[in-house]
Amino acid sequence: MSGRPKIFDDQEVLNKAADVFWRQGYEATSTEDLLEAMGIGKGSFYLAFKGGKKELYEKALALRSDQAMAQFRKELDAADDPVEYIREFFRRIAHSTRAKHQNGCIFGNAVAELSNIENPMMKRAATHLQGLEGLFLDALLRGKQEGTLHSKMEPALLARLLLNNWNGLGITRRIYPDNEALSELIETQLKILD
Amino acid sequence: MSGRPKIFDDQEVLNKAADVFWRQGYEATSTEDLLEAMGIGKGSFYLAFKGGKKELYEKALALRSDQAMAQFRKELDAADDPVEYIREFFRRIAHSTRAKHQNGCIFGNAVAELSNIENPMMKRAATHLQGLEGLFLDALLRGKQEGTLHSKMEPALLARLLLNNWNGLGITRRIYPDNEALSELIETQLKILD
DNA sequence: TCTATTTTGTACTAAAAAGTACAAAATAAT
DNA sequence: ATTATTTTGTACTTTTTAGTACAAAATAGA
Repeated sequence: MSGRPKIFDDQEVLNKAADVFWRQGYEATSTEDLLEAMGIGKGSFYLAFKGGKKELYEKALALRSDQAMAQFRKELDAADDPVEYIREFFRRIAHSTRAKHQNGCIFGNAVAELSNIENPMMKRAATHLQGLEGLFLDALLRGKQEGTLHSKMEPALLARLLLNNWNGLGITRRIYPDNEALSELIETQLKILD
Repeated sequence: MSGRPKIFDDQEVLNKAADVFWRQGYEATSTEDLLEAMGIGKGSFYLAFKGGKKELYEKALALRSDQAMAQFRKELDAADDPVEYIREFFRRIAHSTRAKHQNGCIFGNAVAELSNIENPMMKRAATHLQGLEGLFLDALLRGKQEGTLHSKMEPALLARLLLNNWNGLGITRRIYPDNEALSELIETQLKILD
């Protein structure tokens, strides 16, 4: 318990790596790119992440997933109307920068880019999206209970629909990185919640 | 006008290359992979495609786009009810093999994987999806004219929604490669056409 | 059959990327 | 101060991949 002190924080560099992966995807990103973005050298990198790029990607995805899930859960719990919170969640997309639109959804990108479902990296991304669907469902059930969700549709099916809309937006916003157009699209989609 | 005869047909090898790209994505595919799938050597390859992998990908996407657009257009023109044709188009997804589900949509994959919109490869994929949206719109307008589309919604907006559903399905079917589940999802989405 | 032309296959070169080895640096504890 | 421990930076090795060079092969036409 001593030794030369680390010049970086794991969580911090994981976040920086996640940004690069988000922008460029997994395969298009070289370890060189990552080292530069993280601001550390090979020695430190391979000592901290023996699995190299793969391990980094997996951990970066895991971190982002945890962060996103925790935030959603927290905001949902704090919301007066869970259904309205879902609406806000989607509306946020139409308040993004062009750069964010170009990046799409980091998990959707992972699912699209990685080829086989057995791949742990892909699995993590898929699991996150299923988790998001689960949060949608929680919100809908609470809405039903509290009377703010009036739709006759099966909540589980509704949640699946929302997930698909989300997945679609990750692609569509890249093709049409325009907040006006996206807003119109999103508002229309949200009518299934009425 | 003579010389040693080519042992391959451009269109054919482009189709074979497209399959590989579809399965593995652009970056994850090496020229080696492509040569093997196409069944030709480096000499022939670089003579026919001086731009290497990039040129191949662009041409493979272009070919698949032309094929898909032509088929859609042809079947749409032959359809009695254009709106019902759109339904069939989506329903086909739920009659796929697991392998196809895993591949998703080759154009959606391209949009998700490639990072910048200025990239000619990405542009081609984006243009295709916009073209698909255009075909949806044509079908909807004809349906409106002929009285089979009863929705009050703006056809252009409806077309955009359909595109987003399509884009979403390209991701969702990879996460849930299950025809039953997909069918339920798709049937529900199609209610916007009623 | 000879020539011009084009394609093919392979051997080679070049470049890029990943990963390892290891000495030096920086600390805590003795 | 000395030692044990851990991290750092760099130089080096290995592997992978892309791309080129070029002689041999296969044709059409003269």
